[in-house]
Amino acid sequence: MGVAMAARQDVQQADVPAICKSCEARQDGLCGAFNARQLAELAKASSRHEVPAGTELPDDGTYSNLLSGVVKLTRNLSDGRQQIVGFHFAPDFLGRPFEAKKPIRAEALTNVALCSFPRAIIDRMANEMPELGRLLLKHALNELDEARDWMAALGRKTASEKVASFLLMVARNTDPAHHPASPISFDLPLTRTDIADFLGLTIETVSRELSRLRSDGTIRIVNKRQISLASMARIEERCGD
Amino acid sequence: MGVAMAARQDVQQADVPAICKSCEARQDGLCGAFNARQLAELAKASSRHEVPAGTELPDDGTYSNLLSGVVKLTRNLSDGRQQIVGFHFAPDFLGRPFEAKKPIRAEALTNVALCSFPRAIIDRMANEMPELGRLLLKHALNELDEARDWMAALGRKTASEKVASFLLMVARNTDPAHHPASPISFDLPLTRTDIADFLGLTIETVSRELSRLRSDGTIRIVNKRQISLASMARIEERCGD
DNA sequence: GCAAAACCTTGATCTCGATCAAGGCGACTC
DNA sequence: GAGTCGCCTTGATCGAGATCAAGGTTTTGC
Repeated sequence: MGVAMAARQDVQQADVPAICKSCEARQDGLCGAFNARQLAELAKASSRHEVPAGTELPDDGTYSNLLSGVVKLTRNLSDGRQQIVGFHFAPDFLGRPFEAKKPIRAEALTNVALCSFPRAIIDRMANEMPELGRLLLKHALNELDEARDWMAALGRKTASEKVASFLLMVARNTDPAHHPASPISFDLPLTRTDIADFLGLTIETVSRELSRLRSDGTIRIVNKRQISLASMARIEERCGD
Repeated sequence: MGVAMAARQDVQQADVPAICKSCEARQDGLCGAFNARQLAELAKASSRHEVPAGTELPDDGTYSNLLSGVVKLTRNLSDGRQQIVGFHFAPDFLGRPFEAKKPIRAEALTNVALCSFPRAIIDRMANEMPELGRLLLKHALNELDEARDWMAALGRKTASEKVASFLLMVARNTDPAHHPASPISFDLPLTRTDIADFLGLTIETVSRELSRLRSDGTIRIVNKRQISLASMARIEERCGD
């Protein structure tokens, strides 16, 4: 859980109000946009939570910066079939799912640290501060791009292309700046069931495709949850796009 | 082409600057948000286009209100497999696809009327005007919701549920306020190939499922492009969610 | 109005991924 | 350390939807 663990430590080291000290430092997430006065106000209204893996994040009327960990977003059909419609990796910004017309559930896949603000404050600040609005828009458009990428994968890729694309996505989120030719290893924060629910497959197919990639030499399966890729480039070849 | 045709006439009747007279009237699209001065400025910088069915909409550095017609957004895999990742029905707002990281093509499915503004003007106005930013954000989040709905459909629905869901979507866009129990008929602005590329199926499967719905009595196929539904409720039952 | 082209439907067969089934491997509990 | 539980893997079989094939129908162009 490389990145996530690191973020977690940042948070614990910061004993100041800590409204997103960590994401501010990364100039990512929401907080880069605020001035000192606003940060002070936000710090007063914000609250930090640690949420254990497996917990559903309730709609508590807040927006949150995800300081560490991974969150999944799921839609269910009436008979229980499930589709994961997105992930949030730290340091993403969370809160939108609860405003969707059809219900979307958010659940922590790993232990998760959140910094939450009442929506009313953010909405008011967005009125004073066009940059904040633009930032929120940028985030929404990024999520839209990702959703559309996965639509193409769900609709048109084969099972093995789907699994390869998934591994590439996790690898990229783990280390965005990784050299394309060098090996990389990372923890999968998901069970086979979650992977299947994301890719529109069954767990058996996911398992078989991972085994195939292993016998190919494209990946090594260290221990069910830990994967190494020979290289980004090697797995990219198998993604179909 | 019910809705689209109506909008088309509005446009032709308006001989004034007409920067989105029609969408302004509907209090939808972008223009509801502007004041008189801004509307005047936009009218000067805007241009209206009529685009025939089948044309690809190029990235010309503008945002556009879609005054009439239907536009599809597609992503292609390297070997030519195609996935439609979204539709725009009048009076939607267009322009975002061109900012995606991976290329998304926009193509007119019907004859289309557009009202386009240079992006720089909209961006500047968004800075002065938080409501505009909020409107853009709302649009983006709506598109995101829709994309996620279709992710669930692509990943987890059967072929017949996909086709039923598609028909319901078109019916809703044709007449958003339609009574759920009364019959409705509408033109499909898409070929079977387009429907298949949207649902992640083949044209043969789409054709067969439509035939099945017809022999069910759920739909009537008037002439390949024109469909009547017995009722919204009836087709909703077959959507799986 | 006829020919060509584009699009759609239906049938026969095949295949990829689902389903059914059995067993393996850790991680906890007592 | 034996037993249970949750999760994963692998094999055998099945079936929904793809592919292959052959018309049929609608549109377009001359």
